[in-house]
Formats: sequence, structure tokens, C-alpha cells
Amino acid sequence: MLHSANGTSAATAPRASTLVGDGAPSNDADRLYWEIFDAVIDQRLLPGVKLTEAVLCDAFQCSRSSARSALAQLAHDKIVDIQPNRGAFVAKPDEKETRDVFEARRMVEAAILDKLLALPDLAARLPPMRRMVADERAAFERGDRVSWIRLSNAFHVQLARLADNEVLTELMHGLCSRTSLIIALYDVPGRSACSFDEHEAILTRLEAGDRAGAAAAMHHHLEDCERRMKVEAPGRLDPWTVFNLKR
Amino acid sequence: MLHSANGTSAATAPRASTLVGDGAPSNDADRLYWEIFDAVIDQRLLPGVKLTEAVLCDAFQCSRSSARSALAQLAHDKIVDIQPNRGAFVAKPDEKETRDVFEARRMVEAAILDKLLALPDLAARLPPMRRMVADERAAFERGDRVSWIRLSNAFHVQLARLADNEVLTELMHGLCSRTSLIIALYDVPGRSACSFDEHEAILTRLEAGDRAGAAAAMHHHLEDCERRMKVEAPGRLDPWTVFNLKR
DNA sequence: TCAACACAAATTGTCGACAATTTTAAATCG
DNA sequence: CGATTTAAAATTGTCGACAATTTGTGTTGA
Repeated sequence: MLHSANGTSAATAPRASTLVGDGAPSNDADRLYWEIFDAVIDQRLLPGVKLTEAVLCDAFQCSRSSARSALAQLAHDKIVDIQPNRGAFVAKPDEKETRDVFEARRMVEAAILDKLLALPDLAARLPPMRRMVADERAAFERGDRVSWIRLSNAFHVQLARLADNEVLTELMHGLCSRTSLIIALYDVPGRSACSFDEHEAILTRLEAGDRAGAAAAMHHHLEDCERRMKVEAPGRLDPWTVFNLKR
Repeated sequence: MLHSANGTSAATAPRASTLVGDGAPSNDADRLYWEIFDAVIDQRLLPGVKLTEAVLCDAFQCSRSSARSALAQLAHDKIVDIQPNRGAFVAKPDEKETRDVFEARRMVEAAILDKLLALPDLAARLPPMRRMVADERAAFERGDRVSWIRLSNAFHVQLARLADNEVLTELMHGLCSRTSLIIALYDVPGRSACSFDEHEAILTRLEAGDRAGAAAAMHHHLEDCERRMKVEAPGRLDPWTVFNLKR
């Protein structure tokens, strides 16, 4: 109902990483924002691809104002790179940005775990996380890469939400989006580890109240993910990939 | 040269908290974004004030598109609150948001200090910070509240920049802006502590390589600042304050 | 053959007009 | 007199037109 017309596997997965009440975006700009955002996260839109306003308008039946508004917001989130008078492109994070994003994640997520462990009712909040990871595993096993990526991100965002801090939640949301972009650029699909195993490890340590263990598990998880990005070829995917957002 | 026309004390203070190269914003939208942003940070625009598009256009000689674009960006940064079909208002962070912002800051800034202390050449990077704090003290002593607030924010952003992580720097930039908003709402001017003293304390611990001391000083600084916000009256300032951005 | 130039096509930046909605004010009714 | 309804004014949302800039193509000249 949200995405007007698509019969792809993506339709089966609920959008889990959204912050605000997104029940049917009210205006075209918001609709487009999420449409493009999702497409980037799902890697249907690859880094470097040009997002021509007219094409967007045509594909999503909206006016240029709406398209421009959406692109501006995406640019603010570093999902899209707007070059004045040249147009908007899906952002292409470089090595330095990759390091910075992962470093920031290690810092913030370690702090989140700390806060979670200080909560008196932590145990009661964890079961839904378990179910989430189970969904993640299921998606992976049935080869539903799109749902898997979403749920994998959602795990981290949900962890932040559990800590009952909206600022942190939004922050993680942004960091996770940028991570998806990085993965789209640098990750080799075949070598990708099974994130859900590591997610489960984190949950297990949390349930046990094992502060050091949880921190180590998270640190390992993030470093593991970052290490996979070390692939030398920076231009592994051709930037001329067809703009096939809405085929 | 940057702010076209104003003879106020604000003109004397360089804008220190900006991230990207802001040498004369290229378009009207950006110009307006920073103009309003600065006005909010400097507390010339108070929380709750309505930002009518037409008034903005008139005041800054620009078209409505530019004004709308600027407002949209500000809304994305939580500096402005856009209510559909009703207009844009300077954001009014509530108690929960205040808690969340300060908690996030404690987490992130503690991590930043940790990273700084791990740098081999930290000592060489600190002298400029000292000068910054000196400027801060000078601004306070000559009663230049505007410059003081700016420099106080800049201190924290600069600390992040010293850690050589752009993601963290932007993050702190956003958190500091929101903090300014909170201060504008809840702080009692008379009771405001001398932040530069606490800033100096942090620097001293950093120079000594005193990890625990630096962390404690930062924690104290932030908690001290948050505590000042505990004033009961949430509507201390009338939201009908004249919209005197450009008198 | 290659470089520099000039022109045409495509794309982005900017703006004002019109429609939809909300707010304000006036008028009406109990 | 106060509450409700109605109309007018003000404000925001949306859109397409035009100007400015860039990109692509073809031509010229060394």
C-alpha cells in the first residue's frame, strides 16, 4: 500500500528503519524521499548514479518542486550528493568517510549498550529483538537480500530505540543509512558474513548482563563489517548502471 | 561582508561553528539557512516564533522558493518545526528532548576525549584550543553574549574536529545547535556558569594526558549545563516575541 | 589526427501565479 | 452576552514557465 506499484520481494518486507510515523507520506516530496532512500538502502540505486529531476518526475508522477525538495533532504543526509548546476548523484563515500562512519558507530553503539545494561527492565525489552534477528536469519536463508539488509539495519536502530533516546535513535538511523551506502560500494556479496549470528551474540551477552562481553561482541561485529570493505577496487561497480529505479 | 547589513555586535564575531566552506553562500537558500540559523543560535530568534515565508522573503529580499528551501533544511536539523499547512516555527525542545540531547552529548564527547588521548601528537594540537577559550573568556568579560555563545559551541565542535572525524564533527555541530536552542528556552541568564573555566579544566586534563580527569571534567561540564535547565517555567519567554530578525 | 572553438540540446536554478488550507473577523442565533 | 456559523483575509502547497548553466555534438584550423 505504501509503495504504489511493485511486485518485487521488497514489498513483502515492512519498512523497519523508519523513524517518524510514516503511514503514507502526506506529500509528494516525502513520498519521493522515502522511495529514493529505500532504493538506495536496498541497492536498487547504486552509488554514483545520477538522479535527473525530470526522470524522477516522470517515474513518480510528481512536479519538479517535489523532486528537488526530496533531493535536497537526501543531500542533507549525505545519501545524495548535489553538485551545483550539475545535478544530484547517489553519494559515493570514500575511504576516509568509511573509516569515520564506522568509528562513530563503534563509539555511539558502545555507549548505547552501556546505557541498556544500566536499565532495570532490560530483560523484558529483549524478546522482540530476538524475534527481529530470527526474521533477519529467515530473510537471509530464503535469499531475500533486500529484507535482510533492512532488518540488519533495523537491529541497530532498534537497539538505540530501546535505550529510549530519540536523538540517539535518529543518529543511528543516519549512520546505518550511510553504512548501507558503503556496503553497496565496497562489500563483496559472496564474502558477506552472517550478521545475524553476531547480532545474536550481542543479545546473548546483553541478556546475561555481561557488559564487557556485549561491548566486545559489538566492537567485533562492527570491525568485522568494516574489514570487509577493505576491497581495493574502489570502482567495483560501474557508475553507469542503468537507472532502473522503477522498471 | 557575510551578513549584508547589520551594525550589531554580532557582526564583530566571526562565525566559528560552521562546518563546510561557507565563504559567502552561493545561493539565497543557503544564505537564508545560515542567517536564520545564526539568529536562532544567537537568540535573536526565540523558540516558538513563527517564521512566515512572506516576511522572510521581504526581510532578505529573496523568493519564496529560497525561503521554503531554507526552512525545510532547518526543519531537518530540528532547529525549526514545520507544521503542515500551518507554517514554520522556531523549535521548542521539551524536557525529554533536553534529556536526550545532553545524554547523547555526554556519550559522544566522552568518546571523543578518549580518541584524542590516544593521539600521539595531541599536545601539538591543543594550543589553538587554548586561544579559543581565551577568546571565549574575553567575549564574556566584555559582555558580548552572542560571541560568547558561539565560541562556547565552537569549542566543542573544534574538539570533535581535532579528533579528525568529519562524521563526529557534523554530529557535534548538530547537537550544539540544539543545545543552544535549549539554552535559549530554559537557561536563566544570570545563573549561567562560566563555561570557559570548565573548558579550560578539560584542556588542562587533556594536556596532562589524564584520561579519567578529562572525562570527569567533561561529564561535570555537561551535567552542570543540563542542571541549569531545570527551571520549572517552561514558557518563561512569551512566544509572541516580536519577530525582529532584521530590524 | 587532434585540439580548440561554436552551436544545439539537455538540465538545473529561479521565480511568480494559482489552488488549497488555515486563520482571522464579522455576523447571526440562542 | 456568549457560542456558533459564515465570509474574508492571510498563508502555505503546488505547479509550470523562463533564465542560466552545463553537457554533448559537430565544425574548423593547424
